[in-house]
Amino acid sequence: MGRGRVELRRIENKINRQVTFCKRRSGLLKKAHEISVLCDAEVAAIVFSAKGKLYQYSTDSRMENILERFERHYYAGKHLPEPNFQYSEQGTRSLEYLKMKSKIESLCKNERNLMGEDLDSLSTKDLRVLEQQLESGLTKIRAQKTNMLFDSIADLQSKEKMLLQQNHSLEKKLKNERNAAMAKQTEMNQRGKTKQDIRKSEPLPNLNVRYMH
Amino acid sequence: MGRGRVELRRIENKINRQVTFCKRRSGLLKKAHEISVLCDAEVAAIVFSAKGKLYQYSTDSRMENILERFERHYYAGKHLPEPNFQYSEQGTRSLEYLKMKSKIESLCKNERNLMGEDLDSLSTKDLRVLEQQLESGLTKIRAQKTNMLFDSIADLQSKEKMLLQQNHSLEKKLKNERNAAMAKQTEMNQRGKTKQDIRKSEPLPNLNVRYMH
DNA sequence: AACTATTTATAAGA
DNA sequence: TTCTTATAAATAGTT
Repeated sequence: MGRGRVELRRIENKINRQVTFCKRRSGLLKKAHEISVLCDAEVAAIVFSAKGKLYQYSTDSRMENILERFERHYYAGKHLPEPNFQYSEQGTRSLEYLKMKSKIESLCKNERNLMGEDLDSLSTKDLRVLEQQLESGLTKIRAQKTNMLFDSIADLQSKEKMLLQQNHSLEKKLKNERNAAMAKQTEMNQRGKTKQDIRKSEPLPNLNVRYMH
Repeated sequence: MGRGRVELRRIENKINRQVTFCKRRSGLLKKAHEISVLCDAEVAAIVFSAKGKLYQYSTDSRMENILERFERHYYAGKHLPEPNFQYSEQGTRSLEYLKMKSKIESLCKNERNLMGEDLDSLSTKDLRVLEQQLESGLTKIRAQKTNMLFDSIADLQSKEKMLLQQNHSLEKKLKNERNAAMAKQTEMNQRGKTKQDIRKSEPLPNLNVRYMH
């Protein structure tokens, strides 16, 4: 749909791929919505970009319900239950559940603490430890940020270099062609034509190069 | 797309609705496949017809993986699953399980990130956010530490004051008793006893207060 | 992000 | 459902 056929294979050009992804993603989610409304269907669409970003559509924004309904159909009779839930015993399962729940709780508490919330339950020693963790984390994160910035600078510099080289070679070509033209003109003059035929050569165009943003 | 505009509302004619559903469903799944291949994306599409029939597409037919990945993103930081294990239904239970598992995973990842680990998957924007979180956490934690130190200082100071008062009153009592004893001695001396019975009083104990560590 | 030439999707009809 | 066809939509390449 557009200027030229598109083969059904990965788009190699990164920029094109990104742009096409953006367009088609919105198209897909739109169509999902349309069939949902027009045909009274329940639809869920989930898209992860190559970079891992999540986009989704779900009828009436009830993604959870739809996925649950899906699981009901999908797992109906066929697949093994989740490997960790193969215990037939109810008690084991609820133990498993309790473990996970407490793990989640402790992780949440730790996360809150790292964000500086919920600190009243902590001793000064806990606080010292927390402070050190945060400081070291901050250091590492800043280092990573700096690295990434340096990388992109190096990237831009190499691009700059490449473009400059290109410009030089283009300038050279241009010069050569002008010289050739000039020589021809001179030759014609020497063959005895009047001087009226000699036209002034156009001024050189401006060759300044601007970097792309 | 076709002969005449289509309003985005339920198609009332049952036959038309059914036909349109069939066509658009295949169109939707086709597009899902296309974006998946062209743009290197991971896609899942789930469609329930009005009658409850299930149709689906998923990149590389790995629906379970995609849903799991989705849950990781979707429940990250948001809803804790309700402790609902009373459903006898398999799909529901495994969904609960997936929810908890993905929640744990996302919490762990976040924790690692906050500690400055596992940063390669993050964009510069993510890093900025993380840095700000850490800075604000650090600020709060330091404030809390300072508060606690001030509190314990105030505590110790009030203890010091109390002890000093106690000491004063004890000194006073001691003085009084000595005076009383002295008076008695004097009286006894006056009644003709020897001076040998008067003993030297012990020196006062050191009343300096040291802070606790 | 906006434009537009084309390709696709699809509504209606058979 | 399936085929055909006229037409609306989507979108690839470009600016």
